[in-house]
Amino acid sequence: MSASTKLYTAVRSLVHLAETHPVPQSSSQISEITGIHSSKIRKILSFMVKDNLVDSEKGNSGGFILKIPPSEMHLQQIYCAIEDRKAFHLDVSQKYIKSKETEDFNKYFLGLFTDIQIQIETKMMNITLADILKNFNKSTSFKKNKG
Amino acid sequence: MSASTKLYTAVRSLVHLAETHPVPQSSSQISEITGIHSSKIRKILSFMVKDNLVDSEKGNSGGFILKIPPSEMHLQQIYCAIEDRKAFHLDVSQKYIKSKETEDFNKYFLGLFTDIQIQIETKMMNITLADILKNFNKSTSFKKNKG
DNA sequence: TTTATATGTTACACATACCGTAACAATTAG
DNA sequence: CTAATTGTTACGGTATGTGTAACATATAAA
Repeated sequence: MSASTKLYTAVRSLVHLAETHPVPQSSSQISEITGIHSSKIRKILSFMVKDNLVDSEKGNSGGFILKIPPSEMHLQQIYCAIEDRKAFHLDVSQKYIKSKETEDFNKYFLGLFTDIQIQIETKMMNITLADILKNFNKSTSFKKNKG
Repeated sequence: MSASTKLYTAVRSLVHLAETHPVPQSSSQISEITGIHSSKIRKILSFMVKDNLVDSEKGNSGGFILKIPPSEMHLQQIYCAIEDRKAFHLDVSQKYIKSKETEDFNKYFLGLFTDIQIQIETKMMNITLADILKNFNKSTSFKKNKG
């Protein structure tokens, strides 16, 4: 599905931001490192900016900067910032409802999918950007108290 | 995602088959009850036939019949029968690999997505068609020893 | 003020997938 | 031979994803 591609772009970019913190990284620079098209990077990171996970600055020496430390940035936050629709989402529109039985079934099925979705996001909540960095033996220069 | 609609059609049809077992149910009959188009039902159930979850018989009094008892039919089996692509699938093609770092990152990300996918399917493995029937206080006349 | 650079958004072309439906060949029972 | 059913193919319409380009807006620096 597409959430995976977006999540890939987001996390890959964030890894680079963590490594180079606090020097602002332009979409071109991130593109250079990751091989992902700069326009796509801007598109994805703009969602992160809106959700206050990343700061952005326009102009000559601008770019993107992490706004919260990697140890506090969970995969689930990233996922929710870029995805409006959930992975396990069911649009049971009204047109199919012909009987009480079908209505009950729809209700149960929606609940089931919600359960699965919650489980996915719970797992994501237990993974931080710092965990991912650690996996590569990469470090971040992010400090909680800016300076 | 799309799996939800297919899965919905599949499970809704199987519920009906369980309720009416062992009388073969035609796609028209299932459509009558569920409100889902008969052609769609045939399309989805044909996958189940291929995976030996359901039997089908052509001809005058033919239709679809459950092949294994509801207590042994897991949601995961149904899901796998109708879905080739996984919910959390990432096609990290080779074109993006510009550095060893990216290659390592891709490998890690694939592993991560596999973990999530496994967790989804594990949850589905713990839900049987019998569980779903029970939720509606519906019973099935399926008997292990055919007769 | 001017210039260079960057974000953020929009748009476009192409491909893929899905949805609802129809049509039909193959098969089977009576 | 006839009626009914599965299983497959096709088709038009819609939605979504992908890769890329273009441009308005904003900002820093000269």
